[in-house]
Amino acid sequence: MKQSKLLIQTLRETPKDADVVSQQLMMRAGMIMKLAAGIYDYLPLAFRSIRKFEQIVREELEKDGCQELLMPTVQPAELWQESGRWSFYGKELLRFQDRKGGDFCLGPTHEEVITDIVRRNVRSYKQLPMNLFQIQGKFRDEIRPRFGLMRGREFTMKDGYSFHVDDADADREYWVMFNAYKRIFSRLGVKFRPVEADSGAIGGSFTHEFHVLAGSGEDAILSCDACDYTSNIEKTEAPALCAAGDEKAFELKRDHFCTPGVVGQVEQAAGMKDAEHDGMPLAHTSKFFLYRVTFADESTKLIGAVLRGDHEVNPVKVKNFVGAMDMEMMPLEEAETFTGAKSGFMGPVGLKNVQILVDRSLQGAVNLTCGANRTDYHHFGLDPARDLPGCAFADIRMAVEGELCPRCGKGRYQAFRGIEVGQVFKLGIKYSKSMGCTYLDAEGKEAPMVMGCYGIGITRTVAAIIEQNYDADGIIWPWPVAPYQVHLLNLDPANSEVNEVATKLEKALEAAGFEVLHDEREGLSPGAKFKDADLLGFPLRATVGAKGLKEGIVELRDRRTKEVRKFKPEHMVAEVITARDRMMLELQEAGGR
RNA sequence: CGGGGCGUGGCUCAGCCUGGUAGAGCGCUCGGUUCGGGACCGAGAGGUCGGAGGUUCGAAUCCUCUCGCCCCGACCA
Repeated sequence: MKQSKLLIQTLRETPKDADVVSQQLMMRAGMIMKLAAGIYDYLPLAFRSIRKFEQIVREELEKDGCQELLMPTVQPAELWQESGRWSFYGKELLRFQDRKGGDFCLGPTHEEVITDIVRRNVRSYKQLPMNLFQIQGKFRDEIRPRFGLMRGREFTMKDGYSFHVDDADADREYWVMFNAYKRIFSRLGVKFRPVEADSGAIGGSFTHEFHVLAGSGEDAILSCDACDYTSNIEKTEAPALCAAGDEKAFELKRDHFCTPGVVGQVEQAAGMKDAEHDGMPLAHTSKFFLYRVTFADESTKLIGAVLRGDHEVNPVKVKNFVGAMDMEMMPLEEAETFTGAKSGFMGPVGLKNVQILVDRSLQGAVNLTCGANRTDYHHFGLDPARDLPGCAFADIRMAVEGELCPRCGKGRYQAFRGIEVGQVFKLGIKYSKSMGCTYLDAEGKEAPMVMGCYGIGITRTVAAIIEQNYDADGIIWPWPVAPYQVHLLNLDPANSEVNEVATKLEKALEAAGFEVLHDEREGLSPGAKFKDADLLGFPLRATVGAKGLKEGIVELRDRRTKEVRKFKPEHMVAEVITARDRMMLELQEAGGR
């Protein structure tokens, strides 16, 4: 491909509204352009990488018998009403009407459509299991799109759905997909981790997310340094700690401490003074949060969460513990009216119609402080088991880096940041039951199919690859997804000898099966071409110039190591093959870790 | 949704406070000189100053409304 004909405009300066590396580099390299908030044009270079990644996904899924199909982007409301998600799904679902007034939406995911397809086409257990996938544009009207392709509103996703006769078979397929995903991300040459994650409100199911590790990742991950336990911090088990040692419990002293006008847990603790105390240690204080949860049957309930003063609440754990579908903090004004105290002085003692959850690190703790539900005052001497009748103890706090892993009891948690690029999820019969997707078993009995679903963010993964592979000069593409593999720089296109050698090399490399971008643009200084080549970041740069040819040599440079080899033009193909083989070997050895 | 910021040529920005013929650099076109890490000279093309309304003899500039984009927040109960 001749670069003079390629649709590309590289930018020397970083566009103003690009705030992460992948977005900055992709915009500067002329790969993407923003069309609207969270909506991008994919120009030829970006599209080549996207297609290469899609192809890797296809190949690995087809090895496991998955079938590719394509579903519509526009979906009728009827299907979503059947599954119950038309009313449940929030504003992320972009809804609109056609000219006849019929309700439609842009698909953010395709459980409803695939379930409809299968229920209309599959009747017998003999046709199961079946695993179907598509690679397609999705639309989610995100509250706040940001980070370029990493959190766009429109994006390309591989979404797969499997259908089974029973739980055991769905579980089997779950691990088949788990391993397929490991193969897929390994082939990219990126560092990634499968991570245990929160499965949301669909009880009893389990799920793994696949994260590409990168400092700019939106998700926090904790990984044990001794065992395999790796999880999203939303879900990471926190070790149970004893708060207060074995001191003797005294009675609850109401309104004992007075800290008028002081807000903030740390400041309040420091201000708790009496004859024996000049400030309380944080671990002897407690904090309190009020939530309103909503259950599947739309009933609601108030939850009060009690934690040690130096711990953070994990709302996902609270929500899951009570089995709620949805949860929100009680608005401040409402909470102040409800407890009768200003923010900072609310507490669990004496509240009616609230289910109290106490973090298990406070199990056995005594003599704590807590908000008195009277502005400016705190009780002293709280013993949760004694003073909060009917309370439940549970793990509802955030685990922290450096804590002992409760799974193996040996290792400590290490923190990573990750970009979620894939998820495998066991759905169960949520959709098949509500939408009547059933089969007849060997006895002629009808039963709902058990489903799994499996997603990979295609465009997000391409961005994540860049987040992990760049330097001060530009992108460093791993071989398997590079838009082109060799950037052939013709430094003197006006010189007929140079031009002849360069054109010959382009043809020879292409004949050997390589993808070559030939920079034969006239009137550009060599420096400008080198800068562009570094920015675009193809794995190999071949250079042909008058200066080199005088000595009978051309050059090949490794983008990542910057190592340069010089040799006669006729050796170019062999050198590229050698370099390619070396890179692919290194990639395999990296093994994805 | 709340708070803050920004909309001026393809990109980065100046001009606005204090109203008076719309600017710079990069990029683009043409000519010439250069030619191994973003060269130089000369000549050009390209802008409803986000949009609407208002104030004024006169608005990129002041006022009102509106649209778009970006950032922070929506965990110390």
